[in-house]
Amino acid sequence: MMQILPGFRDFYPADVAKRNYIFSTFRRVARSYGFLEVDGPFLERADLYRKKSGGELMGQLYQFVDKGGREVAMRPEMTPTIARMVAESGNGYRKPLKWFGIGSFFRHERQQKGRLREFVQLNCDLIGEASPAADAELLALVIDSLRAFGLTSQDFVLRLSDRNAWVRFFQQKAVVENRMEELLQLIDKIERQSEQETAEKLAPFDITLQDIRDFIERRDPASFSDLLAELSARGLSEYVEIDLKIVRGLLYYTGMVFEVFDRQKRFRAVAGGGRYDRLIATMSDGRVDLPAVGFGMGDVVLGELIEAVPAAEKKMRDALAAQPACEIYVVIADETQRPQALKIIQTLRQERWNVDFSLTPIRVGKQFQIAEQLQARLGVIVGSEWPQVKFKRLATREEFACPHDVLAERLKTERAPLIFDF
RNA sequence: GUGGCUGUAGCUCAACGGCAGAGCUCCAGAUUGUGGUUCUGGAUGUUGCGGGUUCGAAUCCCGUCAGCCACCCCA
Repeated sequence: MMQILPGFRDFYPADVAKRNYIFSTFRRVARSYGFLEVDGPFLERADLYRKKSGGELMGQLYQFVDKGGREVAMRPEMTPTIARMVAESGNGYRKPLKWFGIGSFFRHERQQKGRLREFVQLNCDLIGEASPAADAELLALVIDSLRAFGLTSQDFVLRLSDRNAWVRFFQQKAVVENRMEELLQLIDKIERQSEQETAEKLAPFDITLQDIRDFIERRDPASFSDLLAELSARGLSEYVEIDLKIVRGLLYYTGMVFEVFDRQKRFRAVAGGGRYDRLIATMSDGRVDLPAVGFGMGDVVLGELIEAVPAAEKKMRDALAAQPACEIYVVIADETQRPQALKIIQTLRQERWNVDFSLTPIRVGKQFQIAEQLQARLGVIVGSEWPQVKFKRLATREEFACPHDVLAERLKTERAPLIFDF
């Protein structure tokens, strides 16, 4: 049997329903923050990622030479595309830009739970505003996106950090500019590497492990006061913790950085992002110079987290149940009336009901059984009493009759309230 | 890319050297216009794939592919 490529997924109906739930929730929240949806190509010139994304990501690039001899790559993340788009046409838009996108990304790495080779990401970028107010707006969007799934501060935490705090710290320690990135990567690994190894690597800089630990412990309040005040005013303080151990691997980050984790640390990072004030200038060779801050949130870990939190799982189930594949099942009780039934089905579909029926003659009891299985809310019975038809609330078994030509009008009052806005 | 664990029906699993099974799901029926329960019957497998050991392999061994876990890194 031909099998799917490792790290790629098929989406059966239930999987697509869940994915759509996640997408539509993303869209709803991003729009509520005034963000506009954008998208870019799946394939980019490989140079786009060589230029700034940095080391580890390069090894994970799906890249090949196209028929025109160009080195191309499947996009591993959204930010370089956004930066390229802004570098190209950003001058024509009022600042700040608030853009978001939802799309697939590709990384060729060994797959595990929460990490696949194709994944879907919500990406939000706020471009053209350097103040902490912009950082706060973006972090609030991250937090509210997760809250929209029914997740609370019991379930997740945003670990906030700032590369500039480290840069200032290392400058005090007389570290030269071109060794800075090396030290930042060392901080990034501090939890995973042995103390001895870290200490040895710090020694040449005349910095001790204790110096680093003290600085992490101090949490450098000055770096975060404006941002935290903004979040506090929004009532979101409980979702944020300062954690200077977060540095992130990508080379283009310049200031504030963060990652979101589940509180119990059962999963990988749910979301991550930060400030990239120089990337757009680099992309445009200095023509467009805009500060920017953005984040990505993947569907894989988020999905796992939702299913691990009962309240969030229930919220998703309820939302999906509010969107039945079939709202009205038309029961054809008398086969000679099938043409009339088809006419009614057509009318109801025009009225934007989800309508299903049996394509072949089957007995009435079976038709009701199928209506049940499809979780239809209403049955419409077309039979020998034509031009009268009947409709039935399947949950309560209440049955009503009316002339066929007023059915569509009559059913308007039978619509379920919209619980979830897709 | 390196190491460890695991691959049995669509799904969850049992059988662990001697006839490949159960639950759920799916399909059909229980006398021709009204249901979720119940009952009856049915379908589905080269036991991931290839080789080896053995009278005999789902079971033991080797390889391979895939999944999970760790490293690496992140969504």
